[in-house]
Amino acid sequence: MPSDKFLHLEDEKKKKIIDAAKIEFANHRYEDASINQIIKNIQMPRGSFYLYFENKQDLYLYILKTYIQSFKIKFIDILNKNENDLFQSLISFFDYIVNRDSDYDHNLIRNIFINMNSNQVDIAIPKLVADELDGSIINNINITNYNIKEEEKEVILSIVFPIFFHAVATSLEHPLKKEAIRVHYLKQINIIKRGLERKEIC
Amino acid sequence: MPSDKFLHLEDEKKKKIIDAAKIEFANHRYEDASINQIIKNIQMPRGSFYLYFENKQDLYLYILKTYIQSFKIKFIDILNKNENDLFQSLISFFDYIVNRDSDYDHNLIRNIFINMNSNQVDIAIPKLVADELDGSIINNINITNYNIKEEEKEVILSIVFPIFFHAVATSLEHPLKKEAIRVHYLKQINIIKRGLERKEIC
DNA sequence: TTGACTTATGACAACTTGTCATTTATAATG
DNA sequence: CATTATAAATGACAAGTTGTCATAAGTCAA
Repeated sequence: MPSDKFLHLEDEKKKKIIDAAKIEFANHRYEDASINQIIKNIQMPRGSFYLYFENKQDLYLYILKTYIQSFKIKFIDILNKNENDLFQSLISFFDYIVNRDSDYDHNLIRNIFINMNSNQVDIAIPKLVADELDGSIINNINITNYNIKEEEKEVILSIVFPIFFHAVATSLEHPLKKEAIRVHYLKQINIIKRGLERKEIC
Repeated sequence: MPSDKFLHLEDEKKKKIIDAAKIEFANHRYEDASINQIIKNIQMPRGSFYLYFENKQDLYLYILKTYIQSFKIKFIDILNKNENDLFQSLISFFDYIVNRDSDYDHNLIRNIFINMNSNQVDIAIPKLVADELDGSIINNINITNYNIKEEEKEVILSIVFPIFFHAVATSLEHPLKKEAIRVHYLKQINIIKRGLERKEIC
């Protein structure tokens, strides 16, 4: 977490720092992003950075948090538009993320997904993602069409979310293979879905 | 790939280099492993290292390759001992890896699994793992008890292997949570298994 | 022995990150 | 207002990192 000194900074100054950081993280994957570069770009003294943040991870997770929150909201929105069906929503969500137009933060979002399975980051991510994602998402999943117990929802999410993240990351990283990746992703989701569908047994 | 200059080195010298590298990779996760440290430990000139290897990844993947190969052999062995049932074998394999006694290369193997989802490495791993693992493993999987088409085997593996790797990595990283991680892993495997089992439908 | 070619070397440039003594600004108090 | 105490800001520094390349040392055939 950023220090209170950072949080109490005037908004303009905070924005300047975060914007510079976003640019760096948009142009470099996590491992290659450089604090040096960020502070150089906005002529911020080295000491000040370490007054506000513990290190690169501290800064990155602070930025990541806001994106995770907005992804969560969007995913719940998609769930609700798809009768709260997890599997259909995972496909819609994939298409939504992968086909976003090149917004100003397109590259940042691409790298956020690519960074998802980075050792440096994933120490802290599970906690962050778990807190931000699962709670309200679990409650928005309708399992009446499936052979799933309520307490198994969490396990299902732990299976499908990594698949989702991986598919999005590779798709954003290799846009030319977009279609093939989507086809494979659909196969993965459908195999899990098919297996869990209620079947009439006599 | 290491250069021919390395491969043509006398065995003793090769071993010295690789042993030093193994020690470094055993004591540090990939990102923190230092070429500097390796060459310092065996008093190898900096220039020589770059004569033999392109960089850290080149060295790491060379070492990784041999371990992947032996894991593959072990897994096929386990498959054969479990009537070629994928799901039962995944559980046995998990237990085998996680409960290995502290061999001389215990720490290296732990880090290999932890490194599995490291961005720096995973660029090259999919190819390596795909080549080394899938081919002969797919042929050793018996799906007659499951509602799975032959061509779906690959998709199933792309679902279960990441789950397996993740479970092993966290288990080796947090031995104290070993039991809880195993329980969760079993739930994941069983949900997928259960979903794919043949059911008599009238 | 000489020249041609290969391999080996380590000093160097160009980067990292995190710290900490010192300076500067702000607030409080007599 | 002047003085003191407290908090924040600064940038030079130490201690690392990686990859290169001019030069040195072998090797081997002519």
